[in-house]
Amino acid sequence: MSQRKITINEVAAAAGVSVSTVSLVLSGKGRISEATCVRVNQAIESLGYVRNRSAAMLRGGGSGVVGLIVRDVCQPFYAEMTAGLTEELATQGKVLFLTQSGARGEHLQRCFDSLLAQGVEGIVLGGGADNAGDLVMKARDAEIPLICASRASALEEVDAIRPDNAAAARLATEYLIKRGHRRIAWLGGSGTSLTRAERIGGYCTSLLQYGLPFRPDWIIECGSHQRDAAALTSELLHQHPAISAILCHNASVALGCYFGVLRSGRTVGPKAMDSYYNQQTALVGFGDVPGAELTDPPLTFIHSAARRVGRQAALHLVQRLDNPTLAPRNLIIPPVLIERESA
Amino acid sequence: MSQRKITINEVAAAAGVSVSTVSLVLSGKGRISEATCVRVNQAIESLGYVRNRSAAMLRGGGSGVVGLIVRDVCQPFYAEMTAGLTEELATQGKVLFLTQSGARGEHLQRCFDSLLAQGVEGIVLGGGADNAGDLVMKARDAEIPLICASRASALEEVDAIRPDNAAAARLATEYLIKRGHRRIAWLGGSGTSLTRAERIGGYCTSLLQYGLPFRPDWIIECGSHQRDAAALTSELLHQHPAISAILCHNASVALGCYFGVLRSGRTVGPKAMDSYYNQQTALVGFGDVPGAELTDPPLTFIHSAARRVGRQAALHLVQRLDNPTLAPRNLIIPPVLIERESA
DNA sequence: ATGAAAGCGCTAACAG
DNA sequence: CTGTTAGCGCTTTCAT
Repeated sequence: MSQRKITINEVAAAAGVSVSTVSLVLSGKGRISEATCVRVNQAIESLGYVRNRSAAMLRGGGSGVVGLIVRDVCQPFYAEMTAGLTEELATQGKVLFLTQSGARGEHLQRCFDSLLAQGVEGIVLGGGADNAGDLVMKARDAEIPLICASRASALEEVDAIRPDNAAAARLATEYLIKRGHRRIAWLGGSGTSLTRAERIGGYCTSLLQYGLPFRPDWIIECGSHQRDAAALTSELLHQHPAISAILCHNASVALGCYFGVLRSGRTVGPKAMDSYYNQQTALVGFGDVPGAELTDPPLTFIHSAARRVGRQAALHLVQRLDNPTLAPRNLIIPPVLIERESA
Repeated sequence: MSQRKITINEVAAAAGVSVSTVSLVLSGKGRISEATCVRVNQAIESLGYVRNRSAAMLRGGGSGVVGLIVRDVCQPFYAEMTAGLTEELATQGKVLFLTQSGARGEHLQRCFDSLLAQGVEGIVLGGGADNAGDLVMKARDAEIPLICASRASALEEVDAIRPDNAAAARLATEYLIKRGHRRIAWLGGSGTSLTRAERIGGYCTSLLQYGLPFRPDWIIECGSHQRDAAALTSELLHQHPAISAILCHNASVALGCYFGVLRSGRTVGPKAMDSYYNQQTALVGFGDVPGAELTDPPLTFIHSAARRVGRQAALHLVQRLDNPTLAPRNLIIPPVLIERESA
């Protein structure tokens, strides 16, 4: 059916113009007359020509390609972020290289180098940016923008887009306080998690702001195992029966916590203002994917807007591409409260 | 620090050889003497040279790039599949373009074309392959392999890797039958889902194979809303109290079902052989992500090995690249039973 | 407003 | 075993 490979030359011939004219039409740069423009486009259409980006970029045009490095696309936050990035990039006429640096970021350098070799116009670093200082230099050398789009703060002197973890926790905490809670505990996350640290900072801020005491023993470290979360919840409620609300660091913890509450002979839900003895325990969780509706009653939770982080990263990168001399900026994406029935 | 852009020429000069020698060393093709090889590599190292794939592919070398089209990377199966694909591709020295065709596959053509323009060596189609017949032709024209890696059967005459949905359902059903269940219901999925159809086929097969009746009214359609799943479960158990086990089409349904069982005054767990009256209801779910441990007791479930699907797709594609004339093959990835405590 | 021509960095013959 | 050379398809001055 179609020829082996249609080149710009054949298009030019078919349209009765020269290659440069076709090129100009393609990139919309030169001032080409309406008529020629139409003729060329017709030729392109009828021949089924597809422009060879490699050749284009070799000669100097942009490659239209952006690289992404994440540890593993399956991590909910990064999956969501990747989706947003890909979507937005597509509307900008660009495509995305996906690379995975591995669970502990062990392939970070390899990923970076292969992206460089592919001639990407820019690189988005999603998480695993710990020992990535040299990437910043490499990127500068290669003169391509590097931007971070991760869950928590990262590199210095680099554009960064990330969710506002502190604000997320403040949002959750204030929400609870305003609904009458004065004893709010924190469950979940590991002590080494930066995201968690930022969130707990926000939680602490709101507590103090409203004159509530900050009780370190109400902050429970816990892996993402339902069983553990449930057990720790029971224990917590047993030791501190006055606790009326719990913030849960992620969805699985929230679920475990939910069971822990039930197992303690309480129910999950908003504070019952009239009851003297507090049977009802409120739960608010943090989450990366929208629409998770894990329990019954469904959980009120704070959504980190990961997809928006991705979108913004794309937008930001495009800006950077246009104007490489801009000062590094930090863009913080506000959290979204999904109000349901658990608090 | 480093030069603007190191080319093969500079490497050649530094190593005191010609460009072609360098090129040969790079691709490991020609028979270059050990000594020169080392010299060249040293030069590459010290100059920080990175090979320009665009130029390479323009001239004829492979681009080392593979394209992927999924509807949305966030769908658990496809996220997992993408991760596997990316991993395996990386070990093969290739990289991946990620494109999203949108919730209803509306950008399918656009994705395909942009991948083509980027000069990919092959394309993996993950889901949304419904009205994709013309892609097969386009791919043939462009002489690049197209392979499907999706949740259920898809295109004809195309290499395909997918999970064995029927086997998954048989595995689950037999597992239950062997543990004494004779009345097994099915909950979840939409009537238009091919994956579901394949699974229900397997469920049916096992039922008949063991001489158990196939009861259409024990097969309940249900969206992925916990609430609905819970309500439908209660109703089902109310109308057919003899049902002792339920297969759940996905994780959210399983969770809803779990609550439905509890709400019906039963508990979740394996069949209690000695009790006359069947209080305990067994649950087995189907899932794409490993390690989901949603309830307490944790759910026994059938894992679709999505990551393996991705890995195999990569391997398969590489094979295809080496030998384009192979007959189309269907590769079916067996499910994995994750035994926990709900059945 | 359009065309001619000079490469971008690399690979693949073909010579030596 | 290694060097020379001719492009791959495209963009981009510089003329016209």
